Amino acid sequence: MPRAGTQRRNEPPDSKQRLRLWLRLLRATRFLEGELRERLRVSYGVTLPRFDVLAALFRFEAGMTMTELSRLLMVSNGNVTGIVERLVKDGHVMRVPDQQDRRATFVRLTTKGRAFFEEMAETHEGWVDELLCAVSPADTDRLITLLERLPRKQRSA
Amino acid sequence: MPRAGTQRRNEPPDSKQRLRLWLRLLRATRFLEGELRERLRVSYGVTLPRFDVLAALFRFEAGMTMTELSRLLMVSNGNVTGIVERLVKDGHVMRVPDQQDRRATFVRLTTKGRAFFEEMAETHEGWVDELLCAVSPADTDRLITLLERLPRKQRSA
DNA sequence: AGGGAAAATTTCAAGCTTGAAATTTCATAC
DNA sequence: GTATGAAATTTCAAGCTTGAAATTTTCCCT
Repeated sequence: MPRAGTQRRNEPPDSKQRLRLWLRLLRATRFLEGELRERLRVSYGVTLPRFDVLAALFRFEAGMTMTELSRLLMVSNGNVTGIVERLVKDGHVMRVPDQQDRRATFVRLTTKGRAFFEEMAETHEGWVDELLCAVSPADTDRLITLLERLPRKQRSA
Repeated sequence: MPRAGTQRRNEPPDSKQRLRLWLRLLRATRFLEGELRERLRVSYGVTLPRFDVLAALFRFEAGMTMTELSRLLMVSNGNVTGIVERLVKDGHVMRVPDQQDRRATFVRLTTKGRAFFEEMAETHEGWVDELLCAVSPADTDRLITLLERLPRKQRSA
């Protein structure tokens, strides 16, 4: 990278470039999120937050506590309460009190909820594949590696 | 979850890997968004959506119409109405009717709004720089390039 | 054992977000 | 000119989201 003179000209300071990266990241995520939300709504009448909770519970068959859910999805605890409440009303999930710790509640998929998610899962994966088809498999791996370098949620202060 | 037998094992199909990429993207964005929201709230008492609108208007000095704002920020038109309304009440932006097209309204920063944004801008850039410091300048460029390959919002059907 | 800090959850107000419907204005075809 | 559709905006209900406060239970220190 040749750079003449005493002043930088063509290469913005790192912070400017990182700001650009953040804006790109935000735009890309917003676009994909909007697209997936719309398709889930039209095809299955489900919202994205509910789909996210169903997906998490599908992955953790034994069930998860409210706090685990909220940490995994990176949303507030009060938020999870509301979403789970609606999913319970829909008959897609159920609450199971933790016998060991009476403060905690497990949330699990019902049979109906499991079937519902399975019905959507493959289609959803296809949508993501389609939306990201411009990214080659090699670039996909590269992106994943680079994104893993970003900071994570601190577990505790 | 050991599974032996007739199934592929080491190379996930591309769609599975793209799904992983999407989840990484989502987690990274959620984390950064949450972090920036929190810091903006604590340090300046401003919400992220309002900051985003102020930033957009700072960049487009001549002002933007509601539709342009909503397209740039990738949020619904009704959404922008509410945020701008609150910003007007705060005295940070003003509406200017378009003389050529009486359907449209321009939104512009007020002097107060411009000063307010300028007060935050540098600090905000520093936060992003700090949060993304694990990504080297070279990787930043690579990520930007890769992210540019993702699909964009279609302008019209 | 008793007491205080910490953890899991819910509740709630305020704000954000969407999608759809309604309103006003513009553009264009006839 | 005028009707017809398209575009810019607002309105609104429903749902999402946060942050803070309140509640219940557990953990741990002495």
